[in-house]
Amino acid sequence: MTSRLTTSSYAVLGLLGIQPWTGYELTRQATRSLRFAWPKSERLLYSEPKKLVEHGLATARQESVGRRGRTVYTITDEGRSALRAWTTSSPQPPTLEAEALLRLLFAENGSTDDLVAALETMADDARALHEQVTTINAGYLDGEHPFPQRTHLSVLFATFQLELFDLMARWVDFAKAEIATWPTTDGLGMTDRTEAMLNSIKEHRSVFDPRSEPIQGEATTTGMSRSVLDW
Amino acid sequence: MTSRLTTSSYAVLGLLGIQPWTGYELTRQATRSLRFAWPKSERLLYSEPKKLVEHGLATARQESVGRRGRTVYTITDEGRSALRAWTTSSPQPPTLEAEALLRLLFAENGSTDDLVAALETMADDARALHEQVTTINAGYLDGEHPFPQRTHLSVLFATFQLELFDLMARWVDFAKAEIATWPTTDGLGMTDRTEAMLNSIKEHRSVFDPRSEPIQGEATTTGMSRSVLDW
DNA sequence: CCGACAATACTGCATCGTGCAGTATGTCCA
DNA sequence: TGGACATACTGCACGATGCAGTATTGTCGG
Repeated sequence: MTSRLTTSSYAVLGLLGIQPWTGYELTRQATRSLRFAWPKSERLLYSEPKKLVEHGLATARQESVGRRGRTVYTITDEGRSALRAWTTSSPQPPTLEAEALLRLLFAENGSTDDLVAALETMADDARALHEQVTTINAGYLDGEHPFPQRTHLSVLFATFQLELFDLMARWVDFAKAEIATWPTTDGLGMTDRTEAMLNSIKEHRSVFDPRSEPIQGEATTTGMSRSVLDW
Repeated sequence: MTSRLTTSSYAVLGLLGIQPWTGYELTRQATRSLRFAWPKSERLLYSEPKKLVEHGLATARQESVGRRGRTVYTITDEGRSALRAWTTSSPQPPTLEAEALLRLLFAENGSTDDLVAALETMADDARALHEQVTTINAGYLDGEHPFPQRTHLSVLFATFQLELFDLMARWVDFAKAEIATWPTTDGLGMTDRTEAMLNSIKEHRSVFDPRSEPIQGEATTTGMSRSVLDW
C-alpha cells in the first residue's frame, strides 16, 4: 500500500513544481531554503519523491553520468493540482525547538556559567544562520538567484528568517545581562527584576530597546508593537 | 535492551528534578511550559519516564485513587547526577517548523488570498500563544506560581516566547503589506520593493520600525541590533 | 599523471517519535 | 442518576531520523 501524503510530501512537491530535480539535488536545495521553514532529514528527502511517484504526483526518469545512475523526478499534472489544492488548506501552528531554552527552564541543575554557555551556543548558531541567509540574499542583487522569477518569494521569506535570528541573538544578550545579576541559578524566585519583567509582560511592553523606567509609559502602547524588553 | 537517552529524556528528567509527577501530570505540565522549548507528543511523555526507570534515573511507585491506578515517578540520585552532567553539554541549534512559511515559499501555486490566509492563520496562532503565556505569567504577580522558587527561570523563559510570538504577528503584518502590492503570486521576480528589501538585508537593517528611506543611515548600524524591516 | 579527498548519488536498517483508537475510572453538576 | 468532562493510561501502525555502508565521478596539488 502507498502511505499517505504528509506536509513533507508537499514540501518536496513544491520543489518539483519549480523544476525537475534528482534526489541528491533535492537534498541540496532543502539545505538552502526548505530547512528554514520545514527542517527535515536528508534521508526523508530521498524517500518522499518515491512516495510522490506512487501517488502519481511525479514521474521518475533514470539517467546516468558515466556508470553512475541517478533519478530525475518531474511533477505531473495531478501533482500540480495537488499543490494548488494544498495552498487552500490551513497550515499547522508554528513550533520552535530550542534545546538551549530547555537548559534555561532547568537551569537550577547547573551553574550560571553552564546556562550562559548554552545560551551563547544558541546565539552563535543564530548568528551563523543569519550570515548564511544574508550571504545568499546579497548574491541576488548580483543576479545570482537560480530562479530569478521567484526572487520576490525568497526575499520576503528571508526577511522573516533574519528577524528571527536577530531576535535570538539580541534576546540572548538580554538574558545574559539578567543572569549576570543572579548569585546562583537555584531558588531565587521572584526577584525585583523578575517582578519588573512581569509588569512589562502585563503591560505588553518589550524587554528590548531600553527606554528607561515605565514612567512616561501612559499605557498608550499600540497593541503588540512594543514588547516585553523595554528598560 | 534499554534504549538510549535523548534530549526528550532529559526534558522529562528536568521535570522530575522539580518534584515527583504521575504520567498524566507530566503531560499537563509539558503543555504549560515544556512545549514552548521542546514540543513533544503526549504519547512520548508517557513513554519517557519508563525509560528513565530502566536507566535507574527515576523510580516508579504505584498508587491508586479508588480502583483506578496511577504511577508516580521520582528522580533518583543517579538521575540528579545525569541532569547535572547534561547542563554542561552543548545544546543543538534551534529549529523552527512553520507550515505557513512553507506556503510562502511555494506561494506561486495559489492565489495571493490563499497566501494571506495562511499567514493570518500563523499570526492568529502566534497571538493565541502570546495570550496564553501572558495570562500564565500575569498570574505569577498574584502568587499563582506552582513553584515560587522557580519564578526567575520561568519569567526569563517567557520573555523569549513573547518576543517570538510578537515578532511573528508583526512580521505577518509586514508581509501582508508587501503581498498587497503583488498583482499575482507568480513570476514577479525582482521588484523595486524586493530590491529595497535586499539592500536593507545587505546593510543589516530591519524591515520593521519605519524610519523613512536609508538617507541618514550612515552605515553606522551597530551590528545586528537593527534588522531588515526599516522603512 | 596519479593519488588523495571532496562531491555526487544513493540504500538498508534499527530506533525514535507521533497519531489515533481504545479502555476504564473518577468527579461534578443538574 | 446520568451525562459531560477530567484522569490515567496502553497498543499499534506508521512516519521520520541517524548512521553505516557502497560506489562512482570530479578536482586539485605535487
